[in-house]
Amino acid sequence: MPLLSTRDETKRAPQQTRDGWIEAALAVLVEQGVEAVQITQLAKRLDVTRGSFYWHFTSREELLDALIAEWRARNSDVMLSALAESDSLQQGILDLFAVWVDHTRFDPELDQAVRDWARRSEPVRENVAQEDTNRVSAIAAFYSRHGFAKTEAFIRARIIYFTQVSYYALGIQEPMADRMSYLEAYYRCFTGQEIDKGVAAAFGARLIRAEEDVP
Amino acid sequence: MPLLSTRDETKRAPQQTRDGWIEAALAVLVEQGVEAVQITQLAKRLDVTRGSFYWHFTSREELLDALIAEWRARNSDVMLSALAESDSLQQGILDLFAVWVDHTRFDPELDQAVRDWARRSEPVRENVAQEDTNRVSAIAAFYSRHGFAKTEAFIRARIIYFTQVSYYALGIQEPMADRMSYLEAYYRCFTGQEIDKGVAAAFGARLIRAEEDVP
DNA sequence: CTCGATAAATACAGGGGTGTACGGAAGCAA
DNA sequence: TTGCTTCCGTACACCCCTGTATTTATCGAG
Repeated sequence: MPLLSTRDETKRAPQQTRDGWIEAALAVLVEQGVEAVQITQLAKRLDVTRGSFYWHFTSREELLDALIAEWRARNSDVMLSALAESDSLQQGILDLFAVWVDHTRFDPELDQAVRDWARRSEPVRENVAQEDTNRVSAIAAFYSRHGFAKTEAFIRARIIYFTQVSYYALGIQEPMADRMSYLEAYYRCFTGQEIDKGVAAAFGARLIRAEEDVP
Repeated sequence: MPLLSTRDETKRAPQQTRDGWIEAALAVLVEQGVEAVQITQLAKRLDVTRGSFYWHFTSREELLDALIAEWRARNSDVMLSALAESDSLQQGILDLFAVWVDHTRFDPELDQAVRDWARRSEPVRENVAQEDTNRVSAIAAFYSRHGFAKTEAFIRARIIYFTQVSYYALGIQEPMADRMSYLEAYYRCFTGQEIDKGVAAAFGARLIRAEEDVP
């Protein structure tokens, strides 16, 4: 069963684009890690042969470089812009939470996959380290703007960011309702201040509703 | 050059033990990840052939299982026992810091390597998840014992543990002196209380000296 | 309608990994 | 010495992945 089985129906010429390969590679990267990003596997997945790949790319490495570029394009600046516009401490923290929960704006699985990859690849590690530094700096600047001393702002930024990274790294799975029941405690630990009960309740209710709509 | 090159000197019979293979495998696991734990590579490293391996083990999987067992034997209970004996909040937190810094008691690299592995292996994931739960529970119980309400104790436990996990996961490298300059801020963020300046200074000085002695 | 470029299939060379089968050396006992 | 057991070397079968070279197939333009 050579080629008729898949593509005779309309005789459309379904070319495989370069982006098609990248999309598939991203999916595999997230699902199974870099080692699984193999030309043979991707070809199977896309239902073409490896010959196609070597027309669009010169080597596996070129693909891998493209993946890093994609990651930077997608996950950079999402957190940074969320913080930049916040006018109160409370609003900023909640905005940050919202970004981390809303997977249409921030892709934690891709982030985690790249982070895993970085542990075995020096150039990738440098990319990720730079990105992490940027994010922590942005959060620290945010804390500073809202009255925290320099060192404490930095440490609080680390703590809130590191906690979130581990949340994904350890694969914690909690119903949103449970997660929101911790909101007041999280806020207290992250800021040393109390959250407005009404605002917290509204925020929690909104996210819980959002979760029910999606999955 | 068959076998004379390495083992003719005294004609002692230097058998390769099962533990020898496990040791080598642990080293490779930490340095390069599970995928790199390959019989061929280990054999090269131990300067024997793969024939030896298949005498001591029935398969690669058996080796891998042995690695998990080793990890549990080594890294479990270290944190738990450190917390169990603490009589004050301050002493307990500092003991925890000390464990995390003292790599003779706790091996963060092995921990991280197993964690990486867990992301691609369901059985390993379950092992790690269970261990993480135990550790967080122990820290939460510790916070509870020192006056924190149940939810807040749990969240504070998560935060301090998750922060530490990310510290290794992101490969943060700081001179101990820098790290200790953050001690007061860390303590304040993790507990909401102020650390005793004298105790903090003594603790910091001790760890800085310890670092200078080792590397 | 033919030509040339594009897009992909095929085929092949090379390398590396796992298991298995078998054979041989060393140590020790009868 | 013979013979068994322990431990390891050698050789082979098999699988999978990369990269390259060599064909097709398709399509638009002249």
